[in-house]
Amino acid sequence: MSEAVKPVTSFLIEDILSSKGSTGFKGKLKTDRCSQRKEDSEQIPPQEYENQTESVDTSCCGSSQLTLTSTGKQKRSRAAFTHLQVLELEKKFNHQKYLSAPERAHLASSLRLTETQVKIWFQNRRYKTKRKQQTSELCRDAYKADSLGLREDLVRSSLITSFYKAYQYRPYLWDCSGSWAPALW
DNA sequence: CCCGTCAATGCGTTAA
DNA sequence: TTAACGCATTGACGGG
Repeated sequence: MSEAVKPVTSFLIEDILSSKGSTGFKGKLKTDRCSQRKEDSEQIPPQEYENQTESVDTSCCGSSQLTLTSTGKQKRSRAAFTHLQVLELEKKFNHQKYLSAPERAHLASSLRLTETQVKIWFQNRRYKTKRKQQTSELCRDAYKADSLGLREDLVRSSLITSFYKAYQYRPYLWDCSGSWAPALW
């Protein structure tokens, strides 16, 4: 069912929230080394995850480890962060969309995650935010077109065409928090 | 079983 | 050259 709420660090939380630094820096943050591009995942220290017990969920940090199935095929595992981890990440994200290396390291250690995991989480989060924003803008445009009296079927077809091109693999973009989206289809 | 979600991966780009 | 970025995609997992 729900992820086992693993005892994630509750310490250092205050530090995390009060951390200052490069607030919302929009450009690339050139910082000291920490992870290498391709080797990002491989370099992640196995550490304690190695001896995880079966009662512990995959959220026990450690990025995708490759486990061997019975057939000998490699299987990628996906970590599921705990509620607390996500909560703290979200809190931080609300304050700043980009983290400097020291901030990332700090956050990672306080949440018992790897720096790579924090980095990727922020990357995915930014991307997600952007997609949602684009979606809502499209929703507005649709409303506009509708209020201009454009024929619904024409609006629908043009919207679907352009939208589908852009988001053909991402149906989850359709949470326009309005009722029109499903109706459009 | 299908589908949505999301961490992780891959690739191209950018900046220092 | 390196590290981080954006974006697209993959693959595991859970819910309906």
